[in-house]
Amino acid sequence: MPEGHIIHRLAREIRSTLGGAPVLASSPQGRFADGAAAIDRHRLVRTDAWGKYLFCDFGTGEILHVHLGLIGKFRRRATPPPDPVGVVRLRLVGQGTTWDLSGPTRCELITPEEQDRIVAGLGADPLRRGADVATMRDRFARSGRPVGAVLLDQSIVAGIGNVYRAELLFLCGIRPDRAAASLTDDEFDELWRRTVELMRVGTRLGRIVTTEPDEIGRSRGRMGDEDRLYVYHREHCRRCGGPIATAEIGGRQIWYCPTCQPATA
DNA sequence: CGATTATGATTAA
DNA sequence: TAATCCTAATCGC
Repeated sequence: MPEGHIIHRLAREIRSTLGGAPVLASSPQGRFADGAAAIDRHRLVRTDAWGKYLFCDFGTGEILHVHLGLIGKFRRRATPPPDPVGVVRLRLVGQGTTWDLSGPTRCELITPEEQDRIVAGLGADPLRRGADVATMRDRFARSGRPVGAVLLDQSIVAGIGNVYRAELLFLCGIRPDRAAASLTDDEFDELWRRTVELMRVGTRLGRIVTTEPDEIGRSRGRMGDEDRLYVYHREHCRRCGGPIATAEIGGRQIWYCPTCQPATA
């Protein structure tokens, strides 16, 4: 289940594993049969990730646009691939690697102009160089909404999802219901800095890890699933052990620590 | 075996 | 806000 780090990771992995030779494309499920046929036997020219949106250019004039949504997955297989497991919307068979796409909220061929329109509607992407942080700061300052809602608004900052927003606000000691406009410059700067830092870590690891190994008392070994996060979907705070509170903000459930995230700035 | 849930977003109301 | 879409794992009966 994907936030921006997974999409950026996929863009790189798909490019490095499929780039070069012609790709065999099919739609085992059948729902993307025409699109797959249009891609079939073409070479992958480039991939690009903007927030949670993935674009793959097969040099056909149209761009493959994939949005995984809440439940979509790209599963990596060896080539030749085994029979599809479950419902596979799109299968891309490369020389040594096959990618199976299931459950996307979007899988379509679009024009370059349509891609431009999607990208133009997205806010600063912490995983892209040259992200427009000044505009993002300005949108925060002008917003009348809680910071927890603004962090999920992809037109303001692109790529953060429900886990990162909860963990980032925890790390910054900010309650999710604070008005975005009430953040000081220093608070905003720290929020952005941590966002870039953590999402880069997530891209490298392929999963979201926000805790410091030192803090949880293990300096070696693979981190257990329960140790990766401070507050998200937890009952007790990973840092202080106190009870975690929940609220609905920005249309989604959020978890926060009333102790580590004080009510006032 | 049905209900529930999940790191998301769009459309309708 | 609520309904809707997409899939698979997990949970309760």
